[in-house]
Amino acid sequence: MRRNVNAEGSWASIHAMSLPHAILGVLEARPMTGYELCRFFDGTARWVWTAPQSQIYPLLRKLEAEGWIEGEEQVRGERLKRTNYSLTAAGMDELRRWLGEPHAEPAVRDGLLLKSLFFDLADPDEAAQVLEQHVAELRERIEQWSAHRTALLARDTPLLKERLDHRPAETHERIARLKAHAFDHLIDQAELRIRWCEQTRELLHAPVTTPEAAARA
Amino acid sequence: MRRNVNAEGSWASIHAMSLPHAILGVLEARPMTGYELCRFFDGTARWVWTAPQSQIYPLLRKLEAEGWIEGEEQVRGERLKRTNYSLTAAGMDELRRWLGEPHAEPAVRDGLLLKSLFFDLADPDEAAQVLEQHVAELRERIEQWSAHRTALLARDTPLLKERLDHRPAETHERIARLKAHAFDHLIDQAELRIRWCEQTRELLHAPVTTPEAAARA
DNA sequence: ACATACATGTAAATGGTTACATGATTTA
DNA sequence: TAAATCATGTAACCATTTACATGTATGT
Repeated sequence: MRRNVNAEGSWASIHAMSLPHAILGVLEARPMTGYELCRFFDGTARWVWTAPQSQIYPLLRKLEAEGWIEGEEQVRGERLKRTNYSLTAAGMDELRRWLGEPHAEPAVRDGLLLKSLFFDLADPDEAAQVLEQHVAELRERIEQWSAHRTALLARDTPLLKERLDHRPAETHERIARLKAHAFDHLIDQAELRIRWCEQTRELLHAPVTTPEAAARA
Repeated sequence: MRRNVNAEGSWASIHAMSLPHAILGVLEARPMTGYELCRFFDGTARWVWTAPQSQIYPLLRKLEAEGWIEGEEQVRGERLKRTNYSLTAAGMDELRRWLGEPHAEPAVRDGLLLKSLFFDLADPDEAAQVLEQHVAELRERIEQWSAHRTALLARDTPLLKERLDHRPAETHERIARLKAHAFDHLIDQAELRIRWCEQTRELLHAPVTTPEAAARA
């Protein structure tokens, strides 16, 4: 993640922060207003990266100061200025640089796994309920991811269409497949996790055995 | 995650913060000093939850103020006080309460997946290298998780031994299996991710096809 | 004696969340 | 004309990370 200290002193550190590049990547499809980006990171793409308004608006000004995006000022009503941001050449360079930069996988920090580590102290039925509720949530996510995956493969999402409009036709198949494959992983991960939850439930309700009985079995 | 506002005003919010309960869970095995906990969260258990000293020491004072742990003061050298923290009955109650509380899965925020979403803009060889390096890192983690899993099943980790010392013998098998199963999931997850990386590499280097050729295939 | 491990903290910055605030435009 | 959506921000807080600071006990 090693990003150089820049003149203004922004971004001196080596963090996993990906939102700036997520924004650059989205703007590669087409220019957008802050509001559109807000909806995007709270809606369509919620399941790859999420961000609230309060994070996006200040970031946009930062990215513009960096020269990676450019806002086009428009007069609205009497005095409101509305800015439409587009990716600059420098922004595209930065996006490509980030893509080639090694990925620093953050340390595992999984609240449910942590909980499961101490499930022997809990009421088995309560623990099982925690797992069941989690499985239900995962199934919902899978449904939405699957729908998005299908749409991507059919090149039927608004953003992908706009993106493909300025890319050679012979690359379209590859682009759609690559994007869909990210969602493949989200789906497979969630399905793996559902199986793990079910196995954990079995362990919770397994009959208590003495060490001798376990050795015999 | 809904935690009540307490008299002193600490922890009013609804965050996914699990470190306090991770500490309570570790102290259930036996009393520890802050330093031991630091080593633990930076060493043995690194792959379930991680935390630096600067987070642990202040938290310990907070947890003691809350009444969940109790520090035993000891004179060291001339004036240094060393405190050995143990879980209180109230701490055990809080741990059990947390275990039964529904798990709030955080929004997906996967830097590598995000990157892969834009890999069509990158040099395929550079992108493949990012994936290869990630696979290497995952393989290392798998090795360490596997070793820990095996040790848990053999009831051969220092902490598990101490934990089992104050639990009925007929529960030992279940406890060891439950703990090992958390590491099963970490391993399976990483293996799934390795397969995804390899599939992504294939997609990166797949021959470019025209829509017509793709339709024919 | 010197290095390493033991032991405990503080300070500053970052990324992210929640809540608050405001006004314009469109639609029912 | 009222509600919903468009549009843009600020303030405060929390968890986490990095870096800094200090002193003791132990083993070589």
